[in-house]
Amino acid sequence: MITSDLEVKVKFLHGFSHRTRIQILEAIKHNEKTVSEIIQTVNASQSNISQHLACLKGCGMVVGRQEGKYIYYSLRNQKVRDLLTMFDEVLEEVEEEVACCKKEVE
Amino acid sequence: MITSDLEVKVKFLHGFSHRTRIQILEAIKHNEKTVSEIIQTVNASQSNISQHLACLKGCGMVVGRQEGKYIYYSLRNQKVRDLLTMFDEVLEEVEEEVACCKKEVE
DNA sequence: CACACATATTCGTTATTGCTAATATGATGA
DNA sequence: TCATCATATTAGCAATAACGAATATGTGTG
Repeated sequence: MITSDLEVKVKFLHGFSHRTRIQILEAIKHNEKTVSEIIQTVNASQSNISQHLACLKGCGMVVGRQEGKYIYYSLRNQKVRDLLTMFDEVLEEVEEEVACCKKEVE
Repeated sequence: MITSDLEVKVKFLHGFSHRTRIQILEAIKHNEKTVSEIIQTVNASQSNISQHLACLKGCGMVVGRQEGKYIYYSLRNQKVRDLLTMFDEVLEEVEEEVACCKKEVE
């Protein structure tokens, strides 16, 4: 039961491993956005956002649909949305200790 | 409500961004283990595992408790465990598309 | 205290990832 | 078809992260 291959998991989770990608996911958490809108929201270069979107798409986290000259991106499904919500919940409880890697001193 | 700071989230999620760290989390998902046991399970060098454990600790994902000359590591709390379970659930649904970043060709 | 064992830390090197700039593709509409 | 706008891709350089080897710290025991 539920024993997904490690490699797949690694690839999937890679989607969460960059500030900009997390911002993109947050940006489209509740409603789809065009690339242009994402660029504005996240405030990064077109090329940069496009590359991160490619990554997120490859990770299976987001999907894009074309409509006219725009491409709308959104989370792949409700589970991914739940996952994002869960992060927030866990963080509520952990926030303090999160100093991450190197130097958790003060 | 539930609006954890982006920086904190980035740091926390960084914990999931490496194969070895994911393996460690899986290894201690259901019961605590000593560093030595983790080293054997994951099959990496002592130094390497120790560094990743420091990272995971800094990310707020795991905690360690000393008992005699051993240190037992375990997931910080039930929420983190739920998160890991959720990953598996999401992966069940996404598995196929997950080719991640660069080249989702075959 | 000296020794053995468990774990942590540091340092220098290598590998991976991200970024920018330039260019390419693809769709729309005059 | 040509011009324009939206997005994707490539290439080369810059920034980060990971690793192994060596060393340090800490704990129990004779």
